[in-house]
Amino acid sequence: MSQFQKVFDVLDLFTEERTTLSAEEVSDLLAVSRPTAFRYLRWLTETGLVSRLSGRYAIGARIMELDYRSRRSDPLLLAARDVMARLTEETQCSAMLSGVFGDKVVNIHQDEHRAHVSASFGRGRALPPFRGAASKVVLAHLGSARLKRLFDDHGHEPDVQLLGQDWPEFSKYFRAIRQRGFYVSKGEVDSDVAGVAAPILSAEGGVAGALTLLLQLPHGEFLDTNRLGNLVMERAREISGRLTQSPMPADGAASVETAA
Amino acid sequence: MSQFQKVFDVLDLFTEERTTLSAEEVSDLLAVSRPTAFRYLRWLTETGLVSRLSGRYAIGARIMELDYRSRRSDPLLLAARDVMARLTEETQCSAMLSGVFGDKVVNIHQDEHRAHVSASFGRGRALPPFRGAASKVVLAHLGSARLKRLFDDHGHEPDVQLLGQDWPEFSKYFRAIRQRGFYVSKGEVDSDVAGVAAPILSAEGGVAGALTLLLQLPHGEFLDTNRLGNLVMERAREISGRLTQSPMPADGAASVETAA
DNA sequence: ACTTTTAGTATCAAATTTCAATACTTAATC
DNA sequence: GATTAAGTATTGAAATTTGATACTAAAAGT
Repeated sequence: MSQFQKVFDVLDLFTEERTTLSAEEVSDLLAVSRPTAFRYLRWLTETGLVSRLSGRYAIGARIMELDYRSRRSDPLLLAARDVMARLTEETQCSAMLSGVFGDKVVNIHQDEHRAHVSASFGRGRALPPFRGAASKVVLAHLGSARLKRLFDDHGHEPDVQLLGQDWPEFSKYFRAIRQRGFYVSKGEVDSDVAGVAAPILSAEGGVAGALTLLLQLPHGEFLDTNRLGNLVMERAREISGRLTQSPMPADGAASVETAA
Repeated sequence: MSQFQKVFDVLDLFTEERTTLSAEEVSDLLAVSRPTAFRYLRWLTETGLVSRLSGRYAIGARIMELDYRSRRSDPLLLAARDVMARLTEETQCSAMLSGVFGDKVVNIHQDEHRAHVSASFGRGRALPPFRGAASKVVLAHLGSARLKRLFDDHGHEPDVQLLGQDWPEFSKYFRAIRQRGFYVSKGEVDSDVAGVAAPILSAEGGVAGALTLLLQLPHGEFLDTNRLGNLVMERAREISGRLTQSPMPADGAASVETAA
């Protein structure tokens, strides 16, 4: 494992329950010597990734800055933003944009109509891989080789068992979604939220992400999901189009790949 | 310089003008050999900090995830959020929360009233150090030792010359702001935006950040900035109070420190 | 005033990584 | 089938990191 990875691992020690750390905790949790823990924290502090609050360390401002930059340059986000604003206007609902990074589906942007639908979404949130409209629509368009590999790796998990006991059943489940072109979930991620999602495709034909309309339940129960589904599909296609004829040179968005 | 720093430097090569990079470009820009460029990119890809798009590399999803976590755990943000929502409600204006990290003032959160005031703000944006209400209010409360050091380092810059030709004048400028307790800027950062800012103080007496009310010009011209100033000061004090009696154990927010 | 803790740094030789040069795979493009 | 582009494997030499120990400086008890 590279030095870099080791140092970076410190950042994963910060959780919602433990928002600050002492050098001793780092030393214990990573099983390194005390001087090394201080060294790692010093390096991280020098790059701004963590900040020091008199003996305790917290996530620093550098992350925010990098996120700011990525927000202003992400091709998918740039292609989608206007379309999403229009969609929330048309439907009076919130919309969510997700991206595919390796096998992960991550929330990229949320356009909220008035009040928040739910706090549990939001940019940067990794969605549960086998639950919710966005994830399912992405999986349905992954291509069977990658889908098979996912099934082999996660087939035993309860979430996956719900969709299909074996590979043929599992595969059939997603083929149906792909053929319909959109998917409607109810309470799969948050119990009081329904989602209507359609895939965003890249130039090469792979899935770049998903566009999801979020409906507050029980109000959402009474909406015509078929019409909404077609609308979301239409808007997602529009985004795909913009993404393909990317205005920036050498920035064509191909299928995105990240290490497992 | 540590290995870690060197690898992390790759991320700074991504700019708004150059949102993707090839391994060759990295190799050239950092003056390292080709294999090293690939190694660095591989390490960054493994941690998810960059993602690969068929031969070109872009900022990855990991940043978003880390930002998500920091958003849910930042003591300053947690203390301020509700107060800010109330403030935008009261004033029908947008509010901005900034944090101090070392000598940098960075935007942490923005609570928008209806339409956006301006796209140029936003979480993660580093504010110009000597311009705008937030920065000035922070500088005014830094303590004269740190302020002196800043003047020594940046005294020759045009932005600084505007505030005072020499140290006594410069110092006096900020003393006046500190005594008034808030500051009103007009078009200092964005030509069509005015700001009314007050400091947020930490338990130890240092500045933790600033609360700023953003007014769209020319409409903002006609508002009573004195009344607004007192209101913002009041709300900022409220946030300072919450921050001090931090609900989490071992998470007292002291003056934040980062390397230069 | 005097210990004791806590946070952090300095030194150093041993162990581990990284480095660049070169050669080698692929896979796509011509 | 040749050529280019993206990326990996192999090397020993060079640089960095590591942990043990010792040290400083400041705060907190007593």
